[in-house]
Amino acid sequence: MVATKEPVLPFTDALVRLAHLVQQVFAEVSREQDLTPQQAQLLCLLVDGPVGMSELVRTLQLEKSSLTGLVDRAEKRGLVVRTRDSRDRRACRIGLTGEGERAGARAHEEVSRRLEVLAGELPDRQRELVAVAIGGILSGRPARPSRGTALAGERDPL
Amino acid sequence: MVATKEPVLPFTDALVRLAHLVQQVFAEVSREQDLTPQQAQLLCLLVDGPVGMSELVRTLQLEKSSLTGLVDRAEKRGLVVRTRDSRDRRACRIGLTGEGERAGARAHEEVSRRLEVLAGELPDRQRELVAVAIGGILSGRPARPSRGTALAGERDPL
DNA sequence: GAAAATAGTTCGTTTTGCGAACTACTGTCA
DNA sequence: TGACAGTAGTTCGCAAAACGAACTATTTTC
Repeated sequence: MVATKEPVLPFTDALVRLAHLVQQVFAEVSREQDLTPQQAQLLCLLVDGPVGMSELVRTLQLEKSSLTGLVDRAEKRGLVVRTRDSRDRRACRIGLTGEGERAGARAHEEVSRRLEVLAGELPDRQRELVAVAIGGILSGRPARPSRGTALAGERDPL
Repeated sequence: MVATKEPVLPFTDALVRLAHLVQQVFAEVSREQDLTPQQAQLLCLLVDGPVGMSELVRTLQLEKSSLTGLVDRAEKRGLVVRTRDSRDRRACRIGLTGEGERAGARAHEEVSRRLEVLAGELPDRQRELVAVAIGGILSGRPARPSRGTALAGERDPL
């Protein structure tokens, strides 16, 4: 057993590189489907139903003026609709049109497909572990898979 | 929105979300340090010495005209210098100025720091797992973690 | 009911990114 | 050698993206 303390690619650098790669895949797919990456991202965020501008601002981390522009252009292209919120007449909800829905789904699918290809032969077990680890990072708290679930029985694969 | 039983995010979605998160960290840090994310990225790519435009185009996946613009602005800000290549008088190499080097290092450090924080208490073993898996994805070949950090030669030979 | 807060928009600016057309070199082969 | 094809970058015009400050319209709060 060699010491596994091999600093292959530092963890954080790996994350950065991965982000870069994913972004490129996203850009490539969007381009092919005649969407901008930002539009594709927006569409993907709306699949579960209409969302208010403020919430979008939070999840996209954009200035509200930037979002206005993004939504404007998406609306002009018929991908998205603004509906006035009935309870709060200042607010509005952004929802997908039929076309927007299709375009979003298509983009999401293709991105997933390509990432699958890139992940290649990464074994299922490792995929799951990675997904869980990422889940932990995303949720802002440590992944606790060891509390029984997925990671149990993981026999030192490294 | 209680953190109950999280239905593990599909692998590819996890990647996308992670990428998004990293990108936001990158944007945040760049902003604070008075750089654009693209400039920061550029600086980070130059830490190991000057690089030609063509190679940058390849790694950044930008059109050459876009890169020209990016380098122009970075040069105008004194972060970067163009030096004419002596062997090929068409080509030039982009190198960091002192300021560029400092700015790049600072940005890289801070991004890493924050990602570390986000990764929080993710156990070392999982970090390594993620790093190895990512390494595999990046290198376009299957990760062979059982081969013990065979990932060493992940650097693109080109 | 006036003042403060919130939800979005508008406006002007910079940055980013594209593609087509261009300049200037380098390499090829006849 | 010398035409000419290819390569390395730049220029130009354009659209999208992102910002911040100032604005409108509507709650909320006191």
